[in-house]
Amino acid sequence: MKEAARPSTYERIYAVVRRIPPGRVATYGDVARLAGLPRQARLVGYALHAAPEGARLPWHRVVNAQGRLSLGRGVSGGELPQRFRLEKERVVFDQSGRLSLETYRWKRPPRRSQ
DNA sequence: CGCATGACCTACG
DNA sequence: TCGTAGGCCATGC
Repeated sequence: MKEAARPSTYERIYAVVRRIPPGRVATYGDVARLAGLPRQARLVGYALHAAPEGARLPWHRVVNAQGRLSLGRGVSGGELPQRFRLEKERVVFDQSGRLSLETYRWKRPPRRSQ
């Protein structure tokens, strides 16, 4: 498994994740693009994996391009914690365990306004 | 510098 | 809907 890396690249990713407002989500690909790292979706996942729990990162607002949660691959606790947090922000999941990206996908603010 | 790994993405059947 | 295959590139050894 991979270990933590230098913060330079991760800080960009964390900065984007922190900008995701409650009740909204962004895909890994979106975060990567907004962080100035197009096509680096995997790095986003990697960065969040390495992110400390005390980083105030709303990592639960980052989902995959299918509108599903991606933690179930070996992370203890699986996707349930993430889903629960999103539900507390009024995000609704369908029977397939997916959420509507069309509805919740975060659109970055027009510059100058945070 | 080369190799292996990864909370992913898209395409195809 | 599910599985497979190829690609992306930063990070660690």
